[in-house]
Amino acid sequence: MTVPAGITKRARQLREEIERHNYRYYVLDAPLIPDADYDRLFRELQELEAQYPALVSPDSPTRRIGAAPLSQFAEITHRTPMLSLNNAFDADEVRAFDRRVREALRLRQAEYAAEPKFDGLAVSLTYADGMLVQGATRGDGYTGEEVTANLRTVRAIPLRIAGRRAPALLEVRGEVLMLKAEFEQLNAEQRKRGEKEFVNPRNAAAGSLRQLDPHVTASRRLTFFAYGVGTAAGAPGFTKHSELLDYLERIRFPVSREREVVHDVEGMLDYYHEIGERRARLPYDIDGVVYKVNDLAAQEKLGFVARAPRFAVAHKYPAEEATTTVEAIEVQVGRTGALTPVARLRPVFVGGVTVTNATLHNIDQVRAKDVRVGDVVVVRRAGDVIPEVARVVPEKRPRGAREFDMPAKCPVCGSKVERVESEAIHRCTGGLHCAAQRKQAILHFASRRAMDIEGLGEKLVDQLVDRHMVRTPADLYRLDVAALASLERMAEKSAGNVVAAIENSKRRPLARFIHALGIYHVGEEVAKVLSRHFGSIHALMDAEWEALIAAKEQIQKDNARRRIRNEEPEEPLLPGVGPEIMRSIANFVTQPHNREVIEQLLAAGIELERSMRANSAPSTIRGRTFVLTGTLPNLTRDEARREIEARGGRVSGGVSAKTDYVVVGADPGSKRDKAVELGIKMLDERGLLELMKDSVR
DNA sequence: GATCCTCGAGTTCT
DNA sequence: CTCGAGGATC
Repeated sequence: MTVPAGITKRARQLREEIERHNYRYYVLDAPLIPDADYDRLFRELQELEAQYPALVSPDSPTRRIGAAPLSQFAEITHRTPMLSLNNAFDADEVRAFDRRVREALRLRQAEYAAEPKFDGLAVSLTYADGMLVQGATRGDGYTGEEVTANLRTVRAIPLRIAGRRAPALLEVRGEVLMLKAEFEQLNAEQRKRGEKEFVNPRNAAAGSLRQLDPHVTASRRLTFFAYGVGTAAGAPGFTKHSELLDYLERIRFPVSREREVVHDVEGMLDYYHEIGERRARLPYDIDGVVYKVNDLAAQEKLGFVARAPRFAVAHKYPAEEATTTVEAIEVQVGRTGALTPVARLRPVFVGGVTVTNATLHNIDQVRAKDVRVGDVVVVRRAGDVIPEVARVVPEKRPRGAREFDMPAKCPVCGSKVERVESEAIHRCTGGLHCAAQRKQAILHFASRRAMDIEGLGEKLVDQLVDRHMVRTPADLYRLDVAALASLERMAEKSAGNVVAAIENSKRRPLARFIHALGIYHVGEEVAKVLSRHFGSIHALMDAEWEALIAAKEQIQKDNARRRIRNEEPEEPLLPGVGPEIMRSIANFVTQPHNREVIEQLLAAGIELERSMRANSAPSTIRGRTFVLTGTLPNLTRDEARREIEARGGRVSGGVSAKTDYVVVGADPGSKRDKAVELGIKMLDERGLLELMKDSVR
């Protein structure tokens, strides 16, 4: 059916008008027309589109809702990682940050863009030729969940970028949150319906965004504030962060009106106090303020350390505190037998959640804070997450309250408890005879970052171990549906899911398997190093550890000598793995019991893949060998090495025919000449960063 | 031997 | 998130 020209025109008018009102209402908070009039416009457009389906376009406001529910979210890799910020908790730390920035930039004064730190969920919105094509959660910073349909329902988020010349690609970064007033209203409704209330706006926003059915998200009235840009192409260039924010505002993204540009530390601290005073009256929750070096070229120069930019810091407001009483101090047993004292508290609402437990870490901490059963204590959430006992209120101590002591015997298995002289931690000596340690070992084996067996949780493992159905990880692979279905809270269906998940876990990268074994001191990183070096589980099991320790020591000595002579050091053997860790591995692999479990696992059909990352995108770095020479402008040699290795590349000491790239910095050594001689590709730092951009970590 | 950094282990609540 | 320990470096 052809659409009459007049109708097409009217539909376009309606869309523009509706989006204009959305903008007035959701972004500027200054509506022009009553809600009833808005509804009338919206209904008219809906009717036109129903009558002439050819009119429907993805940027129509009626399309904000309407996508069908999903069964699960897809995983998205961010083009530019969404990193976290370092925190400052007091003025001194802010001063230290400013000093580091000025020293690195050689400036007497640095300018900062200051803005509130929203307490919501970080998301990334991708616009292609001006159209919103994808929205994703931050996730772990490198990969997040695709929640496009849900983000489309957020009225403050433009479906299309305003203005004539939209960039070819623009990733807008910002925070999705729920206004305090909306939160109160939502909870009132939940209460009326007899449904569970949300504890705070952040959780309500998170819960709403992770709805598989976008209709639910649409009913929750979320809002959004933009604070930055990830990858961009064809966007105007800016020299300052504040200009970038002004641009985002101009193309109709909501940007915090509280933002300011300050010119020194005193300006930062004034801003912090000013926002702090107004915090309670702001329509949304914040947990601090953020300062970013305003000059974008300076930002680039400062670069990154590990997972956080060096050019920005979050200045946090003190955590909310509350008082409660310690009802008991109990002792938990971890995977390695570590005994951890935990304070059981009279439930208290603090920092947006009800807290009933708080770890006391170890006996030294208990003594330092002098926490006793019956004490009145001040509790807060460290970094607004993990509950901790801040201090005791000594005046309120009941008479006769006794000092806490670690038990002499393990509360789970009754074995002797030991504390290695000079170490802070008490340990149960029961090893795998201790049910607690066995349970934790199995949970660790199945955990997401190890063998990733979904559905094998604490409750299930408790039952499996208590009923002697599972003693070692190898026993998991002998479970069948009938056996599992005999357990509590386990019907045929979920039993089937667990069996399938166990079956699914049979193919895993070698590094994950090594990590899953739970060798003391061997976590994810060390497991990767071992996997890369040995390449097979049997090579690891049969290694000559004392010889390796000696060889490593020799290389280190040689390298120390080479450094003094300004020569290139040799590639270190098993970097990050020293004698302690090697002895721990040797100890593990020589125990007949452990060898037997590994053989049983292999016999059960576990296949170990050598690659670090299964199904990862092809990479320009993976499998290539790099040599670094000279000083790079931003990355230290170590950082460059780590970044390359994180992407599956290798960094070696000397140039040879096997070298793929030589990364050349300032004042390069003889290695550049060698590279020229052998005709090996050379890169500067920028070139290396380009390669990394196209390469999955 | 001191010092900085990274990794591992343990922890909370939804 | 925090603490403690091991590793790397000077």
